[in-house]
Amino acid sequence: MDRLLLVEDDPTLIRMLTEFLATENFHVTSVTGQKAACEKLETQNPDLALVDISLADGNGFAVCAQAKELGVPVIFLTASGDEYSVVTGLDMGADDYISKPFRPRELVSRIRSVLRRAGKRQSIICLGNLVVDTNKGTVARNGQDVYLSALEYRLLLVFLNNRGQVLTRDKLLEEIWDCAGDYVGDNTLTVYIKRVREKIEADPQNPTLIKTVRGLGYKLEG
Amino acid sequence: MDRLLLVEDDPTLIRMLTEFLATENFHVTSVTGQKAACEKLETQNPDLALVDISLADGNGFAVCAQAKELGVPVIFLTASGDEYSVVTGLDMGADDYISKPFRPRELVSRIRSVLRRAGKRQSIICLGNLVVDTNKGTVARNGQDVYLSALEYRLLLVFLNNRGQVLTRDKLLEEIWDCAGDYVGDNTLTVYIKRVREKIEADPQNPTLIKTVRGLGYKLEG
DNA sequence: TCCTTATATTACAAATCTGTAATGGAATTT
DNA sequence: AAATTCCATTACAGATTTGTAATATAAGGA
Repeated sequence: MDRLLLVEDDPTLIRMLTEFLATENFHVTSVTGQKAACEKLETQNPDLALVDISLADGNGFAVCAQAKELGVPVIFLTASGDEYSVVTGLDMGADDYISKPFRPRELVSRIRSVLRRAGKRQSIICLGNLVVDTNKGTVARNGQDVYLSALEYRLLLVFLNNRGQVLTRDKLLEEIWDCAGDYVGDNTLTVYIKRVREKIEADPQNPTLIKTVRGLGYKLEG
Repeated sequence: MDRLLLVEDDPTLIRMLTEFLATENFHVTSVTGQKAACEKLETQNPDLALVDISLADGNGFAVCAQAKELGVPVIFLTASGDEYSVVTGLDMGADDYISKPFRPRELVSRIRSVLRRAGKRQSIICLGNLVVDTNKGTVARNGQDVYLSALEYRLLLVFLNNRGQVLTRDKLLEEIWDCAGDYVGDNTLTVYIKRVREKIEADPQNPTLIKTVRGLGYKLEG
């Protein structure tokens, strides 16, 4: 889940945003004032900071500078029509800004967009000593990169997205080979299981990750 | 379409909910009684379970425990003002609860919210008529699946994660070919750009997605 | 314009991926 | 134990991917 730092003075707005953003699957920490903001930036290392430009003690620009220093993307919240702030804000390296009053949905879409650009989407899946980065499409074992073919990678993703569940052979065949629509033999899956095991298991003969569930299918230990 | 398992004794409520939720594009399977519920949870693997706390044989908590075991999110339906149930329900790991009588619309919004939270990480990236699902590792154009090789896919991801930014050839080479550590010729990238364009662009000769920025590199429009 | 440089295109072997068939082995049933 | 069923392993040919070299085209500077 993405963690946001909200730097804002208005208590009403804080409550509203915190609640709304929670429903959108963000975790919001809020602080009032520049000093507290800079501290939280360091200690919490949020994925993104929402900064009101007009803070009581000093202004939001200092917070923005600090955030940039730490590599945290920033969206400014500005009073409506405050042209000067907008320009300077973007000059400061803010990633986006939004003028009050704004529609919450628009804010969310801007947040998502900035997070996407910043490449901060939570996309790393760990499994034992295996690390899958769906954002890069890479798999590593013990820090060593492992090359999976396109289909092997997709097979692994199906398991990762259904961790702990038994997946039938039919289900797996459907997930990987259905797009093409053409039928592939039953054994093809078995062979692919073996190939993936070969690449990700410590001891492919005694798999600890992709387990066989006789008579049902396979499951990824989770 | 999301599949819901409704665990409820009251036939009237079952009928009403099933019908209403169908109009909201959910597929509802309903069962009566704890034992049947636990069985269905295993066999159907629903996306979410709606569980009435006051079941005839035993109570809904057992069902909740089982659901959690299987990783299925749960919303409790409680008799109004049953404070005790609410607390215990959330302690049990229920994802939400709603007190009877409730407005169907509210239920739907809670269902959506829980599905989102439990969810399936936000993993769909849209770009014009291109849809990339990093959760499945698939790419589609105009609804048609497009097959990208492992490296082509990773090249596309690098662009998607740096949308709108110019990426130098060096940067791209590093991102895709660095893991292996071995040097690949400069032209290799050029060829891969062409290959990806061939698969995702409407007119590969006049690319609108992956643009050439002469002297600097390439950038993905966005 | 001519020259230079940057990118695009094409073609081609080597490596790898992909699907299947044949064989082997383990677990379960009769 | 024998038969059966389900899964694992191996080997292999055809398809695709992968990297490179050779050539063509486009853009910018002299």
